[in-house]
Amino acid sequence: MAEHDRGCGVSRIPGRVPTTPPTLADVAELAGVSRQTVSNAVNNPDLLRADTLERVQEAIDELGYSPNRAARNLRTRASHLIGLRINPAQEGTANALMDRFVHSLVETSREAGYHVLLFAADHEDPLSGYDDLLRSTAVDAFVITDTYLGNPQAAWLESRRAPFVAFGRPWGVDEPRHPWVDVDGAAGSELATNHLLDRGHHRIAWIGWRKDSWIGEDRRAGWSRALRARGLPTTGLASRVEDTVASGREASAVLLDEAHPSAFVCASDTLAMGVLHTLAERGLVPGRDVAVVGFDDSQVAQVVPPGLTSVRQPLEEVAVEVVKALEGLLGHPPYVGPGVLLAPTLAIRGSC
Amino acid sequence: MAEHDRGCGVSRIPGRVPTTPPTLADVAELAGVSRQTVSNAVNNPDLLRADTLERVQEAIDELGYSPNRAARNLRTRASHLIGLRINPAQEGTANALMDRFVHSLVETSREAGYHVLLFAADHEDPLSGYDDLLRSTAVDAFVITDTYLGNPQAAWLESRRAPFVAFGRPWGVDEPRHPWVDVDGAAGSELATNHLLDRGHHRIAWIGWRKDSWIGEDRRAGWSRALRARGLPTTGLASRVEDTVASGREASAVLLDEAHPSAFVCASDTLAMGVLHTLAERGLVPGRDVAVVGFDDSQVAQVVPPGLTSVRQPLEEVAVEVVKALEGLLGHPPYVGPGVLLAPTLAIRGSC
DNA sequence: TGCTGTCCTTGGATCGATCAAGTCGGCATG
DNA sequence: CATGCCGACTTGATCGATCCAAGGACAGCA
Repeated sequence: MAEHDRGCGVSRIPGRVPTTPPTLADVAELAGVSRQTVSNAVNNPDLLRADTLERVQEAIDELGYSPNRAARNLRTRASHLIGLRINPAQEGTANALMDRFVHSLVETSREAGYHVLLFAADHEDPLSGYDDLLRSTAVDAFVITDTYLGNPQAAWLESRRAPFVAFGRPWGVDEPRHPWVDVDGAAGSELATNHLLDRGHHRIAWIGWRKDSWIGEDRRAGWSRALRARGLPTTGLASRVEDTVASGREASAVLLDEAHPSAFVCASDTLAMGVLHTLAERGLVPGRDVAVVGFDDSQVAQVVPPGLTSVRQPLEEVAVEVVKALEGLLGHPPYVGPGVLLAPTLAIRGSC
Repeated sequence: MAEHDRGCGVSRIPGRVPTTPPTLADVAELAGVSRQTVSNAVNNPDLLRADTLERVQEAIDELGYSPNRAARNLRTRASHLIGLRINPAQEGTANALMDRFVHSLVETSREAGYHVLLFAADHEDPLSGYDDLLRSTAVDAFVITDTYLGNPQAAWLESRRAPFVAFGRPWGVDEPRHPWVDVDGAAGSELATNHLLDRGHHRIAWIGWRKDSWIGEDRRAGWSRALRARGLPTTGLASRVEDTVASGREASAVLLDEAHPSAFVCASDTLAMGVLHTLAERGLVPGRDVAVVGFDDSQVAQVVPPGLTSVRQPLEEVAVEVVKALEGLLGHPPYVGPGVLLAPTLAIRGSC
């Protein structure tokens, strides 16, 4: 015999540092069963008789056994890792969306037995990171988060038949073959606009993103829909700019001078902060003199005085749906469900 | 022969979906060399003659070969993954420190050939996540980030002889046996206080954390050191509270009434935002009537009107040092260097 | 001719788990 | 009584890269 004479085991010799973690074979020997039976005890407990299962379980506990991931991955051709690319940090914006989403995703995927692997975007070739991880079978699937402007990753991953789920609709694509989860941006700004209308505002301005941004146009549609539903005009009340504080500041200054709105709805908290800058410069008090609503419910919105009302994306739900879609995608047989569109809520604070 | 008749290769049959990724043996066959030589080409290129290396490289490129991670991990007993636990998101604070750090860490560790694996803290047992990953040999090392209040993870990981690097000093420990990287908090608030002193302020208040926070006391020491260096008193000018916006608001209100400071230095941006709340309520303008300095240079500090001056931690450098320490730790033989203390800078904005 | 060293090949064994096929006793069925 | 089937478990092969030991081919040098 003497298959293993290397003194394995964590708790065999108390006080001594383990040389090697215990293996399945060690557990099998201790429990007096075969390796396969231990494997089944871990992965298909219902195949064992109750008393055998208990005996194996005791051996597992005694040795502190935990299956070696590399070995399992090699055999099953799966890593139980999900790749998530994080984009270069954008300083000077209120964009903390990812942070909350990453948290939710990590926690949700843990419950499904997955871990999240982060990787950075290569500056020259945005696809190299994906390619690398895919070919070396380091991850089972990807979650992609930036689907604005007809994201190249999605098309590329599709052509490679790489499993992935998108947080964000495949804008401009007729028949997406991949699962996606998104939040209804139009519903969000409609919610915000209606809230302002209910509080008596009539002239509500919009500050959004450039016209080539699908997301921006979607959010804008909610604003105009709400106004038109009450027979109110929208002309002259909208501005489309870059997503920076400075742009929001300038746009709001111009709108205040030319269109005299009593409230602003913005496509992002970053733009809304720009509005707050203009108000501060003019000695106007947000919420009293002019109402402001942002989008994304960032930390900034939560802590800035007097509190910025903001459309909140249900990122916890998004994560749940993303993981569900991943499980479908990686199941046998793979299942691709329809896209999921979730409704945002409104976090109401002092700015309106 | 017919060792492999499964039709491997990505680009062998253009247009067809690859069944299995190419293996080392496939590359060897195509290049007309042995497996060992291909392995050497990948891992020890200097062992090969230049022309052979080139031939192998061509074969690798043609097949799109990338070593199977699981197989490599199994054999070498290393995963090239670094575990990073992310803490539950704190809403309502300006705490975006982690976000920036994670970015830096991911990018830096990629250059060193590592990826970052995220995992969540179990709510009941904060150590279970570590234990799990460690025993299943899923990660090579950990980076731990919260060393306040004599962190239990550090002691636990040390006792398990698990390799890890701490972002944060091992407060209250005489001889740490693990590498650490930290930012000099006292130097940060001293920098902030001196900046205010140079601008003519004499009565500078401090709002910090509870006394049992090592980090809080460290940062506070910089403030008192700066004042004492100019012979100015500190009594009655300091307040120690929880790290919330509400606490900062209350503390600043009390201090304004009782001690009449012309400036505030805070242990965090969250507390500084509390001060801004108080100022807004009283119609005071930050930067003109009262100066405020925060700590961490969060997104909030960057976008709030009129801009919050804040102590900025050099997180990019921290990440570089952390990865350096990791490489030492995982090298042969392992090398544990001394702790690294980095100096923060001051991001000056409109609030002072 | 013999010796040394470089560069590469050969044929294994190995890491630790899982898969596919097979063994064995017991029970039911025709 | 032979046959088939089922549950519970065992056995040998396998995933793909790396490590190891031994050895062959060839060039340069003495």
